[in-house]
Amino acid sequence: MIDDRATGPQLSRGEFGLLLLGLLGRREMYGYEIVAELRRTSEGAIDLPEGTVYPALRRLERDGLIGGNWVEVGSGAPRRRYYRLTLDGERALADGRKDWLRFRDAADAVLG
Amino acid sequence: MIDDRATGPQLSRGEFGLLLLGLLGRREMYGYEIVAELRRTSEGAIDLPEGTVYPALRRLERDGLIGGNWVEVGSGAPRRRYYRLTLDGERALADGRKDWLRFRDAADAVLG
DNA sequence: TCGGTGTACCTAGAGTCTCTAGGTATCGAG
DNA sequence: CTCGATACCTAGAGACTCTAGGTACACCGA
Repeated sequence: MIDDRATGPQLSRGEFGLLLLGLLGRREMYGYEIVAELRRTSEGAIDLPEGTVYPALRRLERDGLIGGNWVEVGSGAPRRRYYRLTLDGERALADGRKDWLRFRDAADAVLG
Repeated sequence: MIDDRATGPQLSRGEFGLLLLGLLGRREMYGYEIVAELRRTSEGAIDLPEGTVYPALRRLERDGLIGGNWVEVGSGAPRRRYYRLTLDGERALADGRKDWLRFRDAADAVLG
């Protein structure tokens, strides 16, 4: 009766948000670090600009999936806003992971 | 110097368009058929509504990646618009496939 | 004959997201 | 003193997805 699509519409709408959840599921991180980390570990395959990442983090926080707190690093360095998953965020990550696997396999079947 | 991202911005922006190219790379198809085919073969993992597919096909045609032609089926059945890849479309599919693989692996590394 | 279902196309508009292109501020190196 | 790095931010344009309809015809069952 009701549709079973957990990601709301489809994947790919909040796909980048899911990626951020995935990173934060590993450890606390701050925005600038996330940008650099994605660029580095994906060798450019995922190159989200700051203008994408910061708003996405704010949306995730607004939606209660992550929580952030300011950390002073001292000695004139800019303060950082570290984010971590909330309980809702962990659930969303688990669901999103399942959706990603399903979507990935279906897309692979088409693009294989 | 220049960025090497073939899919314009990132993947996922035109990700569904790429999926359509992938399908049409196999054989000629018409919109209604594509909707049903995706739903069926992906077992619901990709469930693009008509309101997504038809405009996407028109964009791809507008951009010269696919070409469509009307086919009368006869006996009162609605006519169908069959689409096939253009040469530009085949190139875009080949590029998009590479991007997809890179993106997929990077996302798997994060979500794995 | 009337309503429902299936085929097959279409669109307007709302909502959401991504990206560009800036901006702020501080520090250290050259 | 200018440049690059660190870190954050935003406005606005543009693009896309989805909802929720609509058109038109044929067929089938009650």
